[in-house]
Amino acid sequence: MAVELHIDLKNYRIPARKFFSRDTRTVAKSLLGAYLRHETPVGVLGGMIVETEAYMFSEPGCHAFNGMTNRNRVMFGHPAHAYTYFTYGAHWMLNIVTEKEGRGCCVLLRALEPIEGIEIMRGLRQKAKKDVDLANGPGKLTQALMIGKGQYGLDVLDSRLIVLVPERSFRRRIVDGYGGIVTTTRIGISVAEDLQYRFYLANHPCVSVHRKTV
DNA sequence: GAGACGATTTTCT
DNA sequence: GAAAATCGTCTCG
Repeated sequence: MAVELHIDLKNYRIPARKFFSRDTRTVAKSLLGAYLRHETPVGVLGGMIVETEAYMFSEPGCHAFNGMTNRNRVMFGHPAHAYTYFTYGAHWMLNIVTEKEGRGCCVLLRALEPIEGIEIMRGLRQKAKKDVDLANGPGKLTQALMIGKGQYGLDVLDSRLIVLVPERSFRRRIVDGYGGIVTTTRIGISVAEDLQYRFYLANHPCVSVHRKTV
């Protein structure tokens, strides 16, 4: 059942950096219902985050597990910075660094409900048959929002790429309206497959894969 | 609607 | 040189 919730930016604000320095799984869950907004030369692109995954430095699914490399170095910096990387020869992924400086944890943003700049997104994602398909996957999300190498290391509290969080009561309406939060194992990895580090809004149409809790 | 598979290039071993 | 935090297309039912 579709839930008609008017997402108004008046209900959102930029959080303190402390929001991102908490436990990565807590941050991943808390980001459901948050708003990702990218000011690009062709217009503002934005939407509500509906699906995330946590990556902890202490488990092999995480790029930081084997220490710092040139690719992942931003993960070891301050929280709330963007970690973008390229994979499968075609796709960019967008993560946000979490926990205390030096730990190497992040949250992968996997899916978004398009809200601002939908016309532009349609041009950027011509393969999408419906608007629901504009950003319902990590690779699609970055393509729809023009996120890639140029956004590596940006501070999502103070840059052209920002994350806003809903007020407490509004967030409750979002989460309840979509039937709560589902926790599952992560998608597309071949290690640490038992960890339930994926979170999404239960009945939201823009979630990439609706998988029952394992 | 679900499962199989190829594309393509960066990164690290 | 292999693997990769994916996507779109194809096939079958």
